[in-house]
Amino acid sequence: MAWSDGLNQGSPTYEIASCENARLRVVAGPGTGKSYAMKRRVARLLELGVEASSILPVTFTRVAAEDLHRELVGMNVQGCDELEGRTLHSLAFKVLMSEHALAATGRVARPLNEFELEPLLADISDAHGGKRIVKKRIKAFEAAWARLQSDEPGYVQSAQDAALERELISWLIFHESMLIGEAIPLLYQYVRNNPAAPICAEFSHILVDEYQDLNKAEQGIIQLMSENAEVCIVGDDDQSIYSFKHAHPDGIRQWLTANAGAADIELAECRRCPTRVVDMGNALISHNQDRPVPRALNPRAQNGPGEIEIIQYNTIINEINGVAALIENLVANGTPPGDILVLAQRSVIGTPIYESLVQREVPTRSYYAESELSAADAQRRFALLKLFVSREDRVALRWLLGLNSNNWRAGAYRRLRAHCESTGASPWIALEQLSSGAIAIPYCGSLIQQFNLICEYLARLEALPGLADVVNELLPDNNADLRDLRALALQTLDIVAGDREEFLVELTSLIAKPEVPTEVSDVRIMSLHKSKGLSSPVTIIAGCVQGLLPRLPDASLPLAERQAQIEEQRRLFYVGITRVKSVPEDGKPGRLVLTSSRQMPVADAMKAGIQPAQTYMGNAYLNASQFFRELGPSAPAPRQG
DNA sequence: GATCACTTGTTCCCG
DNA sequence: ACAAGTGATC
Repeated sequence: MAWSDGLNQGSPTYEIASCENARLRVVAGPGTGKSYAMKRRVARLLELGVEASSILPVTFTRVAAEDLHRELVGMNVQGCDELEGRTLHSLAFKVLMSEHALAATGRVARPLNEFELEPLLADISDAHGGKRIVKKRIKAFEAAWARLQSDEPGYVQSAQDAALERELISWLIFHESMLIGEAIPLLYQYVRNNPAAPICAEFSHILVDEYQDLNKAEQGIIQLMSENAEVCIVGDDDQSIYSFKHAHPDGIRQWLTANAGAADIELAECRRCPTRVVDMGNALISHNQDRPVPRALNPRAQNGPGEIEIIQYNTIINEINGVAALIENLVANGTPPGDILVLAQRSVIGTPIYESLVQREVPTRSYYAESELSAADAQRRFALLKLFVSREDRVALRWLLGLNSNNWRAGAYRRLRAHCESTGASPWIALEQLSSGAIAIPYCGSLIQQFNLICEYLARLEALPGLADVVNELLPDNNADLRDLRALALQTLDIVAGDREEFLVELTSLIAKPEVPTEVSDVRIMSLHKSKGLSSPVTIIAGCVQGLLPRLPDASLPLAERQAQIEEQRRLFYVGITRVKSVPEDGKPGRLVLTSSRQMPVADAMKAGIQPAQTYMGNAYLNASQFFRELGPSAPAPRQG
């Protein structure tokens, strides 16, 4: 199939695919076919004979990368097999390893699992303003300290930033590890300071999807790699929802001024949504003030108006049951479960809906806790496996030493670490000496006790004859929390039978790259952030209450800041409602259901971060989201559920 | 008397 | 889930 098959010359899609300007920006609203246009552009390049290895498609998620690959294979474009879509993270890791950029900094590429961050935070947060502040600061560190679109990446902004960076890196060096998010600042520094590095000339064509979600450091990496490359960026400032990683809608807006002479093409026809949803989306997003070029989506008449409902329940319990019953009913009447998408901004709302659906025997998948490593027990056993493979895995040891303590035994561990740093002994060796009484450090009793437990367990594993027995002991068959991890471990055993280290490497990479199912057959429940890039014939957004969607900014913040936060919440809701897909020829008009409730237990409200307007007898009283009113006249009147 | 583990009040999430 | 407050322990 040729890249231009079925495209009308002069149509925006054709223009995007064929544009020969070395700088091209595509602004594409939700459902306007940007992935389709990108795919055609890549196909054209491959047909022209551009080497697949010199094309870099950057996507926001691994799923999107695999989608692109699959679609190109489906088009049967020559060379598509070698074409690899990449997330910036995976690119960063690959470059840091292959170009020895990491080795030059004396760092070790042992990434920290999410759960392994806990002891790190416990170890450094006391001296740096508490856990919450430190977490925020680490986010800024991962953005190379460029918090604003106007910031230059690579420079700390305050003495506190500098102090945190010193202590963080010192911890990471001592533990011979790195943060996953650290790949971005490290790659930024590398390409910034080594303009002659191979990576800066490796690609002749760079395509970036979801550009509005790149922070300044990520934008900088693209720019530094594209001196001699043709660049095409695609995105939508109205869908910028990642301010918590310091991305800003101004990034994609200013790209045009920073790249003089660039071509600019807009995709405005919403091919996905029912026309009323398009009208509602346009009305909603027009309430945002920070929009230098107000745009609107064009509805596609043949999609039909769609079916839209807004329902308010008395209590959160009724809302959860109401949504579950609605879904059960739809499925009973022939809607495939995979056609239903439930969005809820907090798991306190999403998880009960999930549980209710499971009880009703509707096939459902929750995306709140998707990892094999979400359960505490799975984390413990995985850490033990790491330590079984290497006693010198300092992160795994640190994690296990802190177990069953609410501050991860930070004080005692600090003494141990100080001892290690002054003598050069590794933590494992020092602990062996402490345990045998060869040396003594005050206040380390409970740490040593914990160490002895770890040793006992490892000795038991060592007594087992083979790796398969170790897997059986560590990840027994009868435990639901361990099921997914066990499945991956068994899968790994088939590939690597003997060597421990190879086994762990293989297992770790399987965990990092979960298989993405091509066919969705379950009802999906997730947050609005996760729904980006998805679409579904039935979309339900639950928990549309003031305080949750939008979440209300802290009153102590400056007005401009509060305004910006509300506008991002509005963009989030805009992303949510535009997930609805109309396929009239298949009898799927596209259905959007927005629900809210009047009351929920105060404890749940607090857990979800809602500051209720009023509370009485343990109940929080809630109002429907302000966004309902902003949906304009195309939205139906809310009804009681 | 410094530092520990554990209990008691408040509660900024989202990939 | 976190930060601050409490008797208990080194």
